[in-house]
Amino acid sequence: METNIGYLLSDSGRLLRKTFDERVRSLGLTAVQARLLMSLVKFPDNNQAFYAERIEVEPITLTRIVDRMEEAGWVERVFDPNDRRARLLHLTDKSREIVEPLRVIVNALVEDMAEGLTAQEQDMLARLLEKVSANLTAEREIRNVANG
Amino acid sequence: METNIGYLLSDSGRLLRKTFDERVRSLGLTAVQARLLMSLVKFPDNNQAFYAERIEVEPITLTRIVDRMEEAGWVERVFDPNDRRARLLHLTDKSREIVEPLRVIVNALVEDMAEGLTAQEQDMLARLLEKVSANLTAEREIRNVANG
DNA sequence: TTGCAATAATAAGCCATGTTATTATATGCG
DNA sequence: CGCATATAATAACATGGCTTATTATTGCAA
Repeated sequence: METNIGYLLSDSGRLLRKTFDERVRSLGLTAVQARLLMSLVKFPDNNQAFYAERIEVEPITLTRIVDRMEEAGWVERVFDPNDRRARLLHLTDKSREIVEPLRVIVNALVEDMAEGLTAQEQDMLARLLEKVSANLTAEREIRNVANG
Repeated sequence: METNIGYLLSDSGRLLRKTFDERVRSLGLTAVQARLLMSLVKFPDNNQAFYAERIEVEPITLTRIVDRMEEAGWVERVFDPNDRRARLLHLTDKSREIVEPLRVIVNALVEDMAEGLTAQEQDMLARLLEKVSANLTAEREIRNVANG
């Protein structure tokens, strides 16, 4: 085993997040904030639990991301008229202005990371990563059932 | 584009770290602590800068990982007789005892994550991840040079 | 040889992430 | 209806990760 495939996956994921972070910083966002913003554009007017699921973080993690974004004026929390427990997230004028530049950055990053890979290789990479994720998710579910 | 390949990579890396973390917790370690310990076994008696490079974190990050591990009795900081700036890291009796169980956990995780993938697919995954990492690293270096 | 740049470690301060626990509200079932 | 369970959000606390800055030491070069 030359390079452990586990370390490779862990490290390349971190490197990607870091690179993304550096690029979106020019807009005043962090990586996960940018991601949440893209999700807000694509699926508007949902509650926090929905977005936590979308960007694959725990609800408490999303709460604190939103805390900072609200403070910086990127999002608004709005009471859900149909569920008094919930808060819906809305874009602001300020954030609507950076949607397009952000899209440009995202597309460029995906292009850069995949440079030199054929379309087939990119599909293959996606397929293999999905398989690995599915394996790990399945394992976690088994363990959760076992432990109650 | 169904699932963005960037998010896929970022998320699967995080999921892997989380799963690893849950498993090594039975030994009293966190994921990155376990990884440092494996590195200590493989390349004994080096200074902190060396291990920071090995596990791909910044020196300050390693400092605090070592702080906690030293406090918990997993490693010792030893003054380097040849360089008064440096501290060498040593295993302890306590940590030597968990090296074997840890190895078992690491091997099992790599096996689980790659379940259902042929040897060729695993090689392919490694190759593609290395390519992506190289692309991102190259981009960062260009940007660093450009910015001074 | 002296003086300056590079290196090793760390501190301060920020953001992200998680587990566990708490509060408020919904919902479903008997 | 009334209660048990589930869900939405968050607080408290811990770890990991980074940037920037500081201190001590080393090593090279004029």
